[in-house]
Amino acid sequence: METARSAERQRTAAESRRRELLEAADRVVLRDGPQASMNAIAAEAGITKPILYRHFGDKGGLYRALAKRHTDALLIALRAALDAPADRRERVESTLDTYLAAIEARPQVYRFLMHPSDNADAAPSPEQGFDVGRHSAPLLRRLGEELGQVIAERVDLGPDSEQMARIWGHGIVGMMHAAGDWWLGDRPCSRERLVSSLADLLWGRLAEAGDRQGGPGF
Amino acid sequence: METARSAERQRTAAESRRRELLEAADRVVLRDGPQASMNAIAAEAGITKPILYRHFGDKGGLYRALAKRHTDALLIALRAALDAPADRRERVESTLDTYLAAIEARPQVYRFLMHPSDNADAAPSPEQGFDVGRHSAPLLRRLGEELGQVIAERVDLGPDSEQMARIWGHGIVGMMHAAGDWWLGDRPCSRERLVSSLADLLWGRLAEAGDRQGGPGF
DNA sequence: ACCAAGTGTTACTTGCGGTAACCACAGTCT
DNA sequence: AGACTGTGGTTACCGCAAGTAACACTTGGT
Repeated sequence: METARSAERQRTAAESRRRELLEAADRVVLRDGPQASMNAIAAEAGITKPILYRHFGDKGGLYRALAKRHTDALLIALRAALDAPADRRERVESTLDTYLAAIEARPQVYRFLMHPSDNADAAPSPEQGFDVGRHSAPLLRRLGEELGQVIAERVDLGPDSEQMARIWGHGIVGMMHAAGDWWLGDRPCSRERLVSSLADLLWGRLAEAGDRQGGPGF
Repeated sequence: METARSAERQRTAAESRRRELLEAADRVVLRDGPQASMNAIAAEAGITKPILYRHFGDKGGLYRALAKRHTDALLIALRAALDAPADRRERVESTLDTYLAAIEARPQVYRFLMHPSDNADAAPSPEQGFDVGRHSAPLLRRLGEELGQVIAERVDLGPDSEQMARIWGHGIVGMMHAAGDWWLGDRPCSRERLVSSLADLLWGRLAEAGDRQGGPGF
């Protein structure tokens, strides 16, 4: 019996099927936003709901798989910017710009990635319901953790360096995200200007700037 | 005829009823999280769904009303920290600490406020579905706008000061939010330490810090 | 006494996540 | 050949939550 070969063949077939489904889901999410229904996704893929559930378990599973694809892609781009041969300021600006360009190019995808929606905690935990934290989108967490690691590796922050680097990683990512989200809505200025303003902020201009006329400044 | 008086009386009665409903909704959201059902909220208030809908239109309306209460409360606390008579660094730290203390004290509320969930856009806009931005929780936007205004009022940033202040406002709020969210989950350090690390970040320590051994640093 | 308006209810519709049961066809074993 | 098994597919259903329609009860003004 050729069970091993045929099993292998079937497995790769299933994987490519999975890719097709993800691409269909991608199209629908891009069109309908993050609240796209499973029915719509199934229809786009030319099949029906139960197949989706066979492949991804539940909606959270599909969304997690989808998010992972995009998050990975974005992370690769960001790492490239972070690793460029240039001085620190230039690299910070280039990283900010890479992120902002990405969300500018595909706002729907970005919007989907940031949507906490169904956190899909496997723990129903009927005790005291207080599961507290874990609200943020996984993308933010991943980016923050990643950046924290990069900072810890490369910047010397004295004692407790590693912890501070993590804090900064999450903080900087949050800054980038919130500013980008706001900018994407109102478009109050060019991308370059936003990038340089944020870099200025990180470069301590808030501390250096003088007070305005009257009263002690912020 | 006493129509004017009675109308007035009824109106205030309706308002106090509304407050009661909001308090009940508050309890339920605190207990069940942001996905609390309208049925549950109605039950907690001792009434049934249609009344809720009469008062708030739809779920988004109720949630918006609820969010406004908490956002206002938090904003008042933050403004107090922002207006304290102290130097800039102290005030920044105190503002960060106020925010973090608030989310630490009532994580469920905080979680609810940050949940975009149903953005409740009144515009179905079937044309080109691309409504783009507007993903973030209203709380973040409001805080960012507010802080930007405060910065613009009090700090002298040279030409284009106002625009940069807005950018910084949203950026700083995002930093605070993301770092706080992460910290709330993992609790890797004390609140004081988080506050001072974030303030250090804003004070330009990233620019000043030296590279680690080998290679150009981040 | 009667009308109007506001407060409340039950019972329904619609739509979505998720699942059970069933169908059809490949290849395999005897 | 013919029964056996597993895999990709479907229809039809359940449960549940948002939102609504239509109907009842009080209450104050005329």
